Amino acid sequence: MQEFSEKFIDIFLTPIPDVKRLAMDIEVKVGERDFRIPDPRLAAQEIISISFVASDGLKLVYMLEREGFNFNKLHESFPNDAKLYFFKTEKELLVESFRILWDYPVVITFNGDNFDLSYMFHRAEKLKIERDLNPIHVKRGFGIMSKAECDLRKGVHIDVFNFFFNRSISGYAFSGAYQNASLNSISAALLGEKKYAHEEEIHDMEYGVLAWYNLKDSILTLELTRFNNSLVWNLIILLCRITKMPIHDMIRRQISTWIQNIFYFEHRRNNFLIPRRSEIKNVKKGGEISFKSDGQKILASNGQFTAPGNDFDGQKFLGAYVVAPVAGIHYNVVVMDFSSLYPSIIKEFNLSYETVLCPHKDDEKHLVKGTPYHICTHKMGIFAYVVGFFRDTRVKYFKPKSADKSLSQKQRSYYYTIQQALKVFINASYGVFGSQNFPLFCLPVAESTTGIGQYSIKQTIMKAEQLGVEVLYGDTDSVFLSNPSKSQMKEISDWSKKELDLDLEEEKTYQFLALSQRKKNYIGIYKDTKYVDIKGLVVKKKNTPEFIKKAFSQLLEILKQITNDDEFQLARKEIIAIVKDNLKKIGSGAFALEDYAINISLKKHLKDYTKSVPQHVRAVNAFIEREIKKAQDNKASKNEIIAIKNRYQKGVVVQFIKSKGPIGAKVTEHAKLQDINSKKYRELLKSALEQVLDALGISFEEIKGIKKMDAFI
DNA sequence: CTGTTCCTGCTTTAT
DNA sequence: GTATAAAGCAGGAACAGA
Repeated sequence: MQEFSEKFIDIFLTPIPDVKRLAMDIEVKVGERDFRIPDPRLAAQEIISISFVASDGLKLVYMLEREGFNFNKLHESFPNDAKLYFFKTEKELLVESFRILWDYPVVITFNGDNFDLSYMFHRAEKLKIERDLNPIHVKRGFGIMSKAECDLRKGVHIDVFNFFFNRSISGYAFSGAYQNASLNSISAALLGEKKYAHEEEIHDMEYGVLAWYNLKDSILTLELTRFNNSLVWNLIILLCRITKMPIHDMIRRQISTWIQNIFYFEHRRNNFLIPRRSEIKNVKKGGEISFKSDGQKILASNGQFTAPGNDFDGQKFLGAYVVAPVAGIHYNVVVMDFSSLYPSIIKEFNLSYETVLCPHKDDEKHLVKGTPYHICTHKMGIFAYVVGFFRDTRVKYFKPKSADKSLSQKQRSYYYTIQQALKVFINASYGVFGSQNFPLFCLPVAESTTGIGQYSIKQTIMKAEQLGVEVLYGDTDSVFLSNPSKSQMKEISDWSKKELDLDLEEEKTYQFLALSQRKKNYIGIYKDTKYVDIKGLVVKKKNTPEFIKKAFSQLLEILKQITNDDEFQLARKEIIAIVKDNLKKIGSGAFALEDYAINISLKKHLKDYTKSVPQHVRAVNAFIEREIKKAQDNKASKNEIIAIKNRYQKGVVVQFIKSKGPIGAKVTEHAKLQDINSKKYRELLKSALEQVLDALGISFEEIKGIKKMDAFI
């Protein structure tokens, strides 16, 4: 590990050059009544405007002169230092744009792979612009739906959409700050700025308005690589150095490829042979934790069968342990957790494909706690020291540096970037090691990671109970302790370090915690800030109708006031009144249609719903049928019909309401308030609120006025 | 034939 | 194309009872 650290540390400490770069964006004329994104391979319509913004100060819009438009004035927001040029022909506009692209070493776009650069390339072909003048090279993968990648013949093309869309980047580096990877929502979240909000259609815009709209997109795109002392640019360069990949590839590949590359490089650096997937599989069978000896049924180490629906076909393995919650309301609950549990286990227990079930005879008799496997004591494993190095340098060096007040703001933010880059790898490592598709996948490694995790949390629960502390709940790496004293917490923490080799620390304290008997479901209210943690409840899911969320937030306001049982008894009546009131409101006109809307995304292509057709898919099918009929009656073109059919692709969110009638669902766009199925919605509200009322010990019968059972006796 | 229970598919969240 | 655990709704098969 020492040797590796010395070799590796330079990539963090070598300053990152701030390279000159150009952002660009194009606008295309789209036909009347046609709101589809133009197909870049056909490049059928004119490019009417192209904007450029560069780190050297360039701000430029190239605009095509069109019939019926006259230049009046610039938009009031159009910057003083920006220039606007007009071109008589589209060909000239493109050739001059290409001249700029040749000039910059790095070109930034937002979605340039799938649109801007691809469109420009094909449009240039169509206009018979000489290939030698065209700086763009379009690489296309195989298959119809495969994504294009656009290269520059001289220079590097960074399509930042690809970067921000990457789940590891959005999740770990930006902690889910933006909801969807559109230029507008990313800019809003990271820059606090939005795109120019236009009223008219692009092809109707005055030159001045179009120029500003077009320029603003390039300004935002460049700014995304420059804000916060070039955080994103620095992150890109750091990730390239860590993964040993060129910018073009790193930006466009997923985390699994990055991690694969790190480990392939490390093998080659050491002159190790890289094993085949099958070679690892043959030597390290595994599967002992998740399968009984008869190879049929799945039995967890806690002696219980895993939840139905989780099939163990293929090479799945047993995961984390979740403590059965103590239902009811609790006060002063301290949550302790293991900091980055899985990476710590990988490092501390020396887990790696070559060290788990190693061939040394003397290691065989020492099975590691929580696993049926032995682990090498002679050599450190490659997974263990790489993950260990990332974890240790982040926690012990870069994280403290990023908070060091004696350093300049600029230095601190640089260290912060490094620390975030490391976080990406640390958090993703376990997931990648557990993936069948990872070329160095080794089942016993994945099983050991989670197995040691299960052992650790279970031992911790036992230890707490020995000390007389009640454990109310826990999930994977955390324990919820009922009113522990400082000394009890310290004793548990010290014990963990000594016996488990893992850091167990106090995370947060809830003044109020409501648990139902459901796992992964609770409401906790923080001691001082009164901040509310809501986990897993139906009201939190994005497919829950708004009116239920509204009713729930009313309940929440009352819960925030509760710190002890007396206050709770008083709150009880108010809660019951709120629920009653909301039940009455359904179908009475008190809520708007949008309040009833349910959002569910299509996880597959429409035609792939063969085994069963869920409600939202039926709603979509009915919608498409009705729209096509309407279009045909209006003698619509073939393209318009295709547009209707293409509207609901895989990944699109369907908004619908529960309706009366055989289909039971209607896309909101076609629905009216009378279509609402009130009965279904009352059931929905009931089950959503029951999750909370359960924990509060209030039954739904009580609310409906039917008193408890003993009232009848 | 009718109502209930159980299982599967699907989507979404927790960690 | 980073993992498993778990919740909850909808739909339909299996089952029980008339």
